[in-house]
Amino acid sequence: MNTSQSNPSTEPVSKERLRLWLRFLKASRTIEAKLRENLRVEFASTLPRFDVMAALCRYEDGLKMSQLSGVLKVSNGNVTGIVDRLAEDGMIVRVPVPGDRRAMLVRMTTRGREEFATQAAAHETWINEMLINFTPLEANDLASRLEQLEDTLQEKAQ
Amino acid sequence: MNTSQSNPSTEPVSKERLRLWLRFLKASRTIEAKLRENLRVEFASTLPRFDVMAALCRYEDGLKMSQLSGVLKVSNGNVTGIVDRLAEDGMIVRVPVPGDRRAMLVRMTTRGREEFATQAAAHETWINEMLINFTPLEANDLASRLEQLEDTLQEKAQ
DNA sequence: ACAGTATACTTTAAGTATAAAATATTTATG
DNA sequence: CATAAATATTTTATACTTAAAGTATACTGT
Repeated sequence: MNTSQSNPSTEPVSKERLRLWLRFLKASRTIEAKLRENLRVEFASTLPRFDVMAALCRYEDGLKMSQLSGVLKVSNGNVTGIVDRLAEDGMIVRVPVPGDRRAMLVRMTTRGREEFATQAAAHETWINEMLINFTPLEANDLASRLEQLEDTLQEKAQ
Repeated sequence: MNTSQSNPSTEPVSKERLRLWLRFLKASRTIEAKLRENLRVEFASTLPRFDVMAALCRYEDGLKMSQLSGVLKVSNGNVTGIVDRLAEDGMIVRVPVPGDRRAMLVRMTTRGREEFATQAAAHETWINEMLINFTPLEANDLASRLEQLEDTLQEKAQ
């Protein structure tokens, strides 16, 4: 029974968590759609490409393909095509790993780094505008709460 | 300058909103990935199929293709394939609209309704387990905050 | 040394996503 | 009434996504 003060309805508590998830998903999709649109229009690029460049910029020495898919938490085969196209565009390079002919190291080019710096600045501006109604304090609180959620989700996973 | 009490750092406020977005996105993707996995394993289905069935169950009289893509906020052409496959599986039917030979009404079948009821119950359970650390009160508060965010995002888009 | 296994990556098949073009039909306008 | 414009949907091209299969290379125990 739901007789607690915070939930005086006869509805099961799961309904309120479901409502939270539906709002969460909707907000997430709205923001993501806007980011995709902006990347497409402003930079003729995509969110997956942006994510790959962001990851490679964090690891100056480059990442192996399997490390890259691990960092991005996407499937192995998926990364191949995205890296192919980024390499075609001169944003990144594939470098053979000395001593292991199976592996390839993927690294940003100078041109790729410059391009990503531009896109990342624009990206931050877009986010700032979309989340302008969150005060810095509120943003920090919610970010911490979500980090905590992420931790409990990861616990359950393994 | 950032001299306010809630943001004593020298970082621009946009960095805190960016951090919020990154946490938000990560949590959203983690939950979505788990839902997709569960739908795949338990029901040999997918999130887009689930979304279409959920929308059609809310509109008992059915929806036209363009209304369906409007409700789901996905592109027009996208819905065609998903509806094709759901129709093949006997979950939904396409019914011609009398008086407009361009349009088709898409409706759940009885079998589809039964199947969706099963899946929706499981879906609610999965969400409840993943968000178990949110009290009903906290869930409601956050859901309302996200609804407000959604409103401001829609305003800007108009 | 070599058979078996593990690792790194790519390819493939099926589904999902968008934008844009194509098709069919209806409505509006001169 | 004829034609233009609007509407409803599908088709096409391109990209992303996963799981699973395939290929090449490296490692391990005997």
